[in-house]
Parts: sequence; structure tokens; C-alpha cells
Amino acid sequence: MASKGMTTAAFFVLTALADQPRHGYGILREVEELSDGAVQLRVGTLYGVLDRLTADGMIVLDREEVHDGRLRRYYRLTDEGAQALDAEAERMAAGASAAKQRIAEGRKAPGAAANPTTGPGLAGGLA
Amino acid sequence: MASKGMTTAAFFVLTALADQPRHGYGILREVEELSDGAVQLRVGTLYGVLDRLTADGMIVLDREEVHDGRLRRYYRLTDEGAQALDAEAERMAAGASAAKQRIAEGRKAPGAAANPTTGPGLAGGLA
DNA sequence: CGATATATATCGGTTGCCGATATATCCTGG
DNA sequence: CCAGGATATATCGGCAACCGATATATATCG
Repeated sequence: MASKGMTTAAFFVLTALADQPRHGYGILREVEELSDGAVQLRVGTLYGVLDRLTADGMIVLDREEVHDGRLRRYYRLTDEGAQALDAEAERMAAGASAAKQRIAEGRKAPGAAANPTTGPGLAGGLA
Repeated sequence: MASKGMTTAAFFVLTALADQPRHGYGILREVEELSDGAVQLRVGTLYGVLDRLTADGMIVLDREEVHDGRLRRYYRLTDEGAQALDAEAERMAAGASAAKQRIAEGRKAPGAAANPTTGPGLAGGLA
């Protein structure tokens, strides 16, 4: 499936490519920008991720251009990649929501929870 | 710091411990339950994560109990762990939100985005 | 008595991130 | 004019982390 278990680096590369095709170095800058500087994708990480995502059919080489004598290799999201990104975003939102809810519960009752059986958790969050 | 870069496994272990102390095997079941079966934490992964989180001061050994001749080792979130979990949940929510927005943008204008300069992205999401 | 569930823990293989390094061009500052 | 930084690509080796397999031990069920 490849739809399960996506690394943070892969997630942000896909996100950077979600609105338009970009080249490697551009992805680096874009990821830092869209995460407000919180995520700094490393050069050494990028190309491994790019190769893996290409092999998994999540992205494809869109085109190659030359600017000022420097090659730019543009990558683009595939439909499968967009789908996987969407699913991963859903999972992340659900996980974040579940975590926040449980933190609130723990603060209300520090030592014993009201109803541990699944609780309000999420469960209906994705599905 | 340890506040940056948390693995998925660590995140879900902290989430499982957010409302009440649990023991290893209980965490395994709880993570699967709270993620609606989407995340299956492996036994081989668990103890490594537990040791790492303990070393980082995110969790502590709460108590040890014996049930039916079987030892149960309960772990509990520290204040630092709760704080880190909260911060990570925030980051995940922001990332998920940014991804969804960009997917929507890509569908509206497939080939050229309206305003690539940072865009509405998030930027104000965290901070 | 064997299988399954509970509950702990370790080990080795594989995957994946990251720092360092290499190559090449363009621009700016001294 | 040359050193340094930004742009832009790519590779390699070390290290961290996930996961399957395996081991040990007890209780229950068939």
C-alpha cells in the first residue's frame, strides 16, 4: 500500500510539492518556510527521500530547466502521492486531536481516568 | 531540549500515558485502540522507546505491581513529557493543516499557484 | 498437554536521517 | 582578482530507530 507509515521528511516534501512542482533546493527552502522554521530538511536527507518517493510512485520528475548555468530538476506530485498526503494529514490531525484530549483529561483527573474503555479518544476521527 | 523531532512511536506512547499510568503491554493495546487500529506499536519497538523516553525525562517508572504472578511495570508522564507531547501535538496539527490547505490549492490551480509567496500556509499556526 | 493471552526483555537486520564532502556556477566584497 | 556565500546537484558513512524473531514465565482454556 505504501499508505502506512510516512516519515516526517517525506511528509513535508510531499506538502511542499502539493501546490506546485519544485526542484530540490527549492523544496528545502519551502519546507523551512511553510513550517515557520520549525522543520529544517537537510540536504543529505532530501535526495534519499526524493528517490524513495519516486520509487514508491508518490512523485515524478516533472521537467529539467537551466537557470544561470545551474540545473534545476523539478518534481511533481502524482495522484497517488496527493492521496497519500491527504491520508497522512488526516491521521496526523486525528493523532494530534487525541493527544490534546488526553492531556486535558489527565489534568482534570491526575491519577484515575473516568472511563478508560476507549474513552472519547477519537475512534471516529478517521475511519 | 529534546522538544524537537519526536518519532511516531514515542508520540503514541506519550499519548497513551497522558490520561493515566500504564504498563508496557497495556500501552501496546491502548495505542492500537486510541488510533482505531491504525497504529500498531510492536513489542520490539516498545522497550527501546520506553528506555529512551525515560532517559530523556519524558516518563518515569511509577510503580510495580504483580497480577496473577505476572509483573506489571507502570510508567507515568512527567511534566516535561506532557509539555513535549502538547508541543508535538501542536506541530502535528499545524503540519496537517498546512498540507490540507496546499492540497486544496493544487486542485484549484493545477500547474500554477495564485500566490506562492508563503501563501496563507500557516506561519501563524504555531508561534 | 499444547495453544493462546499476558508480560517482560534482547538481538540482529534493515531502513532512514544527517553531517561531511565533492562538484560547479554566479554574485558580491575586499 | 580571488575568497566567500548562495544556488544546485549528488554520494557516503555513521548513527539512531523500528521491527521481526526469539526467549522466559505464568495462567487459562480446550
